[in-house]
Amino acid sequence: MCGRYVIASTVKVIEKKFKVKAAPELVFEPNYNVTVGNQAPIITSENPNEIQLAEFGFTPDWADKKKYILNARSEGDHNPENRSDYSGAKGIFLKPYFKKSIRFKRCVVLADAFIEGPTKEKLNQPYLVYLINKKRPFAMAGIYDDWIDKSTGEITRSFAILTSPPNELMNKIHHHRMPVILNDTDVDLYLNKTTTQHEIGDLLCSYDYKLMNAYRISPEIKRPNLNEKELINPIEEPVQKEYYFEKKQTIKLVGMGMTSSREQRLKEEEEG
DNA sequence: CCAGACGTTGTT
DNA sequence: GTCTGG
DNA sequence: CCAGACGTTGTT
DNA sequence: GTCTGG
Repeated sequence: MCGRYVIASTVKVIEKKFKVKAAPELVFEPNYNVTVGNQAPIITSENPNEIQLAEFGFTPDWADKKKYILNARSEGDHNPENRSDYSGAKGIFLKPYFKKSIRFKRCVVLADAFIEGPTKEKLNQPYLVYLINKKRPFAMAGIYDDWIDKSTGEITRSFAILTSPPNELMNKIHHHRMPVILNDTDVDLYLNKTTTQHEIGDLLCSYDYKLMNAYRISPEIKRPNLNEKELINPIEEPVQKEYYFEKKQTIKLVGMGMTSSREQRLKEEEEG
């Protein structure tokens, strides 16, 4: 599951990257350990030009109490084996829990990285998973809804992150789901109310592993009350060789190495 | 009909 | 709110 | 968030 | 009382 992630980019950086404006009086601190119940920035299909805060952990509007659902399978009940080559219909449109939101209340969840552990060890052996070439923040496909607490009248806007089958990188860290990551043009399509169900379905697939990498971090991340920068310091080398994409789409293989030296090497590549 | 479930990841 | 199972 | 577990030795 | 999982 994708129940932890990082969003530490400033409001300014998000505004520039996604060509949006923060909602009035929006304030949030860098969070290197976003967990269920936290407020985090999203952009909604209702208001695709605005950064808003919402609570991580989805509750549909009809629920009698909060549900805190973190993820929604894009294939729904299809592909129960989590096969990476699944290419059929996206069953999320059929699920009572999600059908209204996937049609009318889509959002993108802004992240700099996400955190995932092996199926067995889970967060006892966590990895930070990120996009290479400093591509951050990026957008994860999500759904949201507004839930009213009948006893207090309080309204909570909450969201869940859509998941897809694993790519080669996820297999390497022994996890069999991953969040749906959208590139910039797909974000616009995903948040556009006029995009058809079929077109939305086509966007919900696993991101190219060659554009990603991951490294081990400390299991300190398990503590939901900690969220400082040091939590995502690498404790091992990245798990795969990096394919560094230049602007002209030529691929260069960049060798393994600890983060500092790897970034140094990337810098050298960029400089010629 | 109508009470009860509706979800995830990973299995009790 | 909408679907399922008994 | 909040319900449920929180342990051992020895394994299903 | 505190941690974990969903």
